[in-house]
Amino acid sequence: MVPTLLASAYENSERSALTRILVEAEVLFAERGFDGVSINEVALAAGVCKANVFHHFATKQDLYERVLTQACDAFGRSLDALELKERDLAGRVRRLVEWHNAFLYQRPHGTRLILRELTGSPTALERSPVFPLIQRNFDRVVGLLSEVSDKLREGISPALVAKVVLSLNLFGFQTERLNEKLTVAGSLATRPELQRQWLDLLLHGIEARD
Amino acid sequence: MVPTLLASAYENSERSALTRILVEAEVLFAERGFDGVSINEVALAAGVCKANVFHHFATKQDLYERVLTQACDAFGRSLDALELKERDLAGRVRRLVEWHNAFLYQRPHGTRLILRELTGSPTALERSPVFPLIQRNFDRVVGLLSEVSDKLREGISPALVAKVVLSLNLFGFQTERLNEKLTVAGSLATRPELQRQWLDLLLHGIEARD
DNA sequence: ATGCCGGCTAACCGATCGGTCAGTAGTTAC
DNA sequence: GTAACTACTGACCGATCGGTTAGCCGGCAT
Repeated sequence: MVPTLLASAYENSERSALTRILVEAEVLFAERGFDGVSINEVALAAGVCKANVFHHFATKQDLYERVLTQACDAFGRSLDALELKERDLAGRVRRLVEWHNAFLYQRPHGTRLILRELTGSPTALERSPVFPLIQRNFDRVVGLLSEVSDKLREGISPALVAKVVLSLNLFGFQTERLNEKLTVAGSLATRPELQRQWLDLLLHGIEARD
Repeated sequence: MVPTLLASAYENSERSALTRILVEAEVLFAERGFDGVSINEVALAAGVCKANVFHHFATKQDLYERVLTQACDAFGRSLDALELKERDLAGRVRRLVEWHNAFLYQRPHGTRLILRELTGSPTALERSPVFPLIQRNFDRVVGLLSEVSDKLREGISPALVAKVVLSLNLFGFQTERLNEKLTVAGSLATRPELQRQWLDLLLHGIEARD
């Protein structure tokens, strides 16, 4: 059995230096952003020297973009693996919400990385190399909802539903710690309970009246 | 008439150095984050020398926290000025959404600054000096909705409604540029139209059936 | 055995970082 | 007049930044 405190170091030694650099860079960039992390820190965390990082990546920007692209690709691959057999609106939306939520918490660093990219100035986002990747991923989610768009209430578009689903999940993820401390009239419950509530709200809001 | 290109410099010369530093620091920190901005840049933008910034603020962190606190206070003051006379649920929610949305676009830099603070690691957020301020502001919004909570559908709490309203507005603000380029089936319309759609969705979702 | 090539490192580079300090100009108080 | 104080600046500090360079080492083809 590997001691807990050394688990990360142990895992690191089992991977190639390149992989270790990418993994540690993702964690660090996610926590402190591009400018908040030095190449030296990444190298130290990955157990290599600084020059080795520059052996694998031309510049710091290069490393950053690789990590960023990886995170977007992971979203796409997870979306590939998602099979939406449900043909009814409620079931499909529920599955989508659960899948997305699970994905966020399975890859918290990649998620935060992309959230960071969204948070800069609008022009900075447009210059970002992952701008088209993010758009494409969003388009794919919209596509999944378009297949059942005939079940939607009039005036509610699939793109709107996709946006609301992704927004609420992402914002919930982003403000996780904020929720835990809220005390207003004992109103905000645990995370699953909160999610159940807004999913209920959403379904009531989008389904055509019966 | 002041030439457009010099307007900012002109306005700057009309204010005290301290004010100019705070204003320019907010813009720069919002665009590039704490680590992405040097004190020298702030000083240059404010038209003073670097040492002068340190004359008014003990450290860079000090300046950053002042700017951050200012942004939170602005939210609180704007909330003070908001009079919610509406006693019906729909009208009140609509007013709240419109107020919040207007506030975000009136103070884009302060908004992005706080979004940045939310985007770091959860533990970083908890250590942030504005953590309690953000919570307090959220609590106040919840309070505004609690007054009409008897009109809510069962299982829907005022805190949930507050969270959905703030989430969708903030996320809409955050991904503004993303929307403009979306082309899926001509689905995502202009920003006001999109907001009308989700407000409609929200009201259908939360109101007790008649 | 030899030459070569990719992974890797220690040492180094100029630039810039946050922050300090000594001193100047202007204003007020006595 | 001068002491005291505030706003402000240019020059400077050690540390760290992103990036480079020369060279070491083990494997592999010839």
